[in-house]
Amino acid sequence: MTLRHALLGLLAGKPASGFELTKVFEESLGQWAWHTTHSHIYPELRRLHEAGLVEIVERASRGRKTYAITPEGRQELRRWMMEPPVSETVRNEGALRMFLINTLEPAEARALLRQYADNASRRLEALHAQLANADQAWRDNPLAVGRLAAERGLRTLPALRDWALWGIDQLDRMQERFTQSGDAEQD
Amino acid sequence: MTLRHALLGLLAGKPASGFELTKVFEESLGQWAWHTTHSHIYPELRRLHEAGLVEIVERASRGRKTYAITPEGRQELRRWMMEPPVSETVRNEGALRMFLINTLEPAEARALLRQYADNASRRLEALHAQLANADQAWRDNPLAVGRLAAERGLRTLPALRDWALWGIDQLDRMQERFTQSGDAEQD
DNA sequence: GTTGTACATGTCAGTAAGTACACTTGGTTG
DNA sequence: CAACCAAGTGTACTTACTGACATGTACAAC
Repeated sequence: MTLRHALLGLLAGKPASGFELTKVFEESLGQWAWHTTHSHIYPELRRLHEAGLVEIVERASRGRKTYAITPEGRQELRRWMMEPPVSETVRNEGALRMFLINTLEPAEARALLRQYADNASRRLEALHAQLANADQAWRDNPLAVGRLAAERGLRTLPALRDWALWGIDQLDRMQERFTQSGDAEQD
Repeated sequence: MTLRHALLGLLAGKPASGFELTKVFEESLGQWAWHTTHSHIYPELRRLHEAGLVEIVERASRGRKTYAITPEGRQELRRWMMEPPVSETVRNEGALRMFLINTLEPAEARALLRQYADNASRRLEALHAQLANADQAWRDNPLAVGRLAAERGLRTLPALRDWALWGIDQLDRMQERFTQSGDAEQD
């Protein structure tokens, strides 16, 4: 049910074809918020059309269909957006691995954390680059498409990176203590 | 394939029954990392058993079976933990709504952000309480079960909360500018 | 004129997940 | 000793998602 609202949300911005929507998912939405592929998008658009939440406003060459949101669709989107209980079903593979990190040797755990830190850094850099390329008007409008989502990344990615670095540091300290006590015992 | 590794990871800590594993998911893992229910856990345990990744070490009353991880299971868990590409399929309903917040009126957007801020605050408080109840040894051991995951929450939740508050502030500023320019035009 | 490439839309089979239903057993309380 | 509840394990049905397969079109280059 979420994908259908993602599509409604994008179409609420402006009409688009399945192909264009696929691009949006590949280039921005899918990386930060909701991953999907064209093989979901097309059937879902058909269902949305059958349900009267979107309409076909243009048929172009190569079978291209441009969809637009209908008033009913807009209403349904708004209902979903304001729905109080933000789904609580977490499903975060990274967090899961962190939960289970005690099953690894310290050296392996360290390598894994290193991966996370690097990953967060890379994503943060990419986001900075994206922001640098965007124009001023977009940056200054908190309601612009994706602006708040971008800010979310700007704030959570450093936290994630620092957390991974903290973990590495903790492991190093443990290692040091272990080594020192080992030396002491040999004295 | 992730649930099965979550189960292996928990069993790597110590043997447990399906019922006990269900409790762990309900009380900690499911809230922070991977949500699931008993109706997935039992069939998956059976499959893990068939695959030789876990074994039944005790059969008690009420049909209770205690499972333990086998060496093959441990190997498979380790392989998965170190697997380089941390799944990139994001699926975050909250982030999605933020992406689509431009489809709402400013007042509605503000209410939604308020929800997010409150939610993050509540989760952060719960986490602090949990940490306060935990013993010193656990807090000081970065490799303890769930310790790194807890730290992750301690660091990302404030970022999320502050981000939502930032959004609210931005909306308020926009509102102010709008009101002022409205007044000016009436002069 | 054919060859390659980006555009554009779809289906299908298999697996994972969500939700509801269903059953037995052990211990406690009245 | 009956009634009830929590413990404990499971099935069944439906929807969502993944990845591979399939098909055709416009356009440009050679």
